Amino acid sequence: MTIDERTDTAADRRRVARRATLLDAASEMLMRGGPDAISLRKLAAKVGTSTMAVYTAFGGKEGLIAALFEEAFDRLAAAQRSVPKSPEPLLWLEGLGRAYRRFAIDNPSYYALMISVTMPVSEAVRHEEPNDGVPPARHISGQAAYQYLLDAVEACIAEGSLPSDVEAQMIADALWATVHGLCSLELAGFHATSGEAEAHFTFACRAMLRGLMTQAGLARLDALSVPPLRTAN
Amino acid sequence: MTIDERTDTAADRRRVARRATLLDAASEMLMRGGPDAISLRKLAAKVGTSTMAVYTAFGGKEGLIAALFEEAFDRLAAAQRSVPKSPEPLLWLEGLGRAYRRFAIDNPSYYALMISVTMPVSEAVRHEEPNDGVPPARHISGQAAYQYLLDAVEACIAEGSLPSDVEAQMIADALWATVHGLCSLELAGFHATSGEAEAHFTFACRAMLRGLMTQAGLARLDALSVPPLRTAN
DNA sequence: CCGAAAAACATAACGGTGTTATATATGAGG
DNA sequence: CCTCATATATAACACCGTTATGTTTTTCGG
Repeated sequence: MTIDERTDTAADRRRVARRATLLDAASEMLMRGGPDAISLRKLAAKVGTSTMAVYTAFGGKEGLIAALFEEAFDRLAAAQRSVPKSPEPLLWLEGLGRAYRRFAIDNPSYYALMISVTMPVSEAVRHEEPNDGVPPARHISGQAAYQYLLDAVEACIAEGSLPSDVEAQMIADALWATVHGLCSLELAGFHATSGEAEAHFTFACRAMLRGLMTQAGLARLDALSVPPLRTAN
Repeated sequence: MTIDERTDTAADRRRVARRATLLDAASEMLMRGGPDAISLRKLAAKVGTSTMAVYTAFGGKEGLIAALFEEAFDRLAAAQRSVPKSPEPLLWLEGLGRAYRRFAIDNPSYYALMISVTMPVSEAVRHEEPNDGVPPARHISGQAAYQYLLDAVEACIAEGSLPSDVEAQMIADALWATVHGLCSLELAGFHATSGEAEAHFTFACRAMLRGLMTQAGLARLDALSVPPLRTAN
């Protein structure tokens, strides 16, 4: 019942190929010169067609950037998936944070698209219904990247490192906000060097983790021989 | 030696008046319809002049948004200044965080401008020199809003609530990143209701503070009768 | 297999943007 | 009062996203 009931006819295959071609070119323009550097005319010229191709494939520029939006979340989810699921949930959590930062630093334009304040998830994704029973809640919980984080948090709760009397979502949100805030400030150029940014990143992440953890979790962290805090790295 | 050596001639006064008029109108357009809603033509029409006024006053649209950028930081600094300097530095810190969120929620367009990832401090403010002795560090330390936070952090260090063997800047950065990340996600619409967002905000802020504090600080916090953590609010 | 219906295309036009060139008006200083 | 620099207004330029209009291409049923 998804959008691709059967995608094997020659026409459909050529259609998705056109879509992919446009998306790739748009992605390059996005990464090269930022979101504002995407011009339908230049995009059409680059792939050797006219601007109408964008309209038939995505319905316009808004649809195209919505597709790039989904692509961004897919890439982030892929980055999260690639981090090994360590038997120690706390280390897994740390790996997720590092992977998140790596993605944000390596794909600043995509990251800017993901968490842009002006036209965020609102217009791009919530084309479901403006007025139905469920509240106008966002999709964040439905994102695969968030689900990975939630899984790690719940694993930590299960082993007693994180408190069980707090909703896992609240803990995950706190971690997400910290990691995102650090990446956002780093991308905004609020640090002198990349090394300084990384030092502040690990320091702040560990501080947040320390503030969230239970006594048992703190003890477990000490046992992991990883310096829990103080003077970063 | 500042930019206004003497601003008392009639001509100069009318010039700054024009600047203020344009800035006010641009601010309204910004708050009403977001950063992309600022059109030089509509702006000129609104104040009853031509687009050239923007060029003589700000050198173009980029200069105008740079001025709005400074205005944004000024407003944030004013919001921070208005929070009472409690004798308890920890409460002062909490007040600063709340004021920061209030500002971000009440002025989403200005806030978006401040921490936009694409064209952030880079182009707008660092018109100093791309190549001089000092590293390409950003101005963040020079911002008044950051200075207020730093003052509160140092006060907490002085009373022993925050560790003295870590640079105050690193602690301030961790707090800033957390608060900013929370506001950014809230503005992006990642929460169902404003109440949920606020609950997550206080929870995460207290968790970060708890993770940063010393044993003495934790004891002091307990003595303040304010629930330090758990189940928000 | 082929003709009719439909989808995708290229081209051009429309209204909009920021910026620049040019000419006019305005105001300050000698 | 006149000169001259500055600020403004008007119009043009080069773009942009979008839409209208034919034209080509593809699909599909007889």
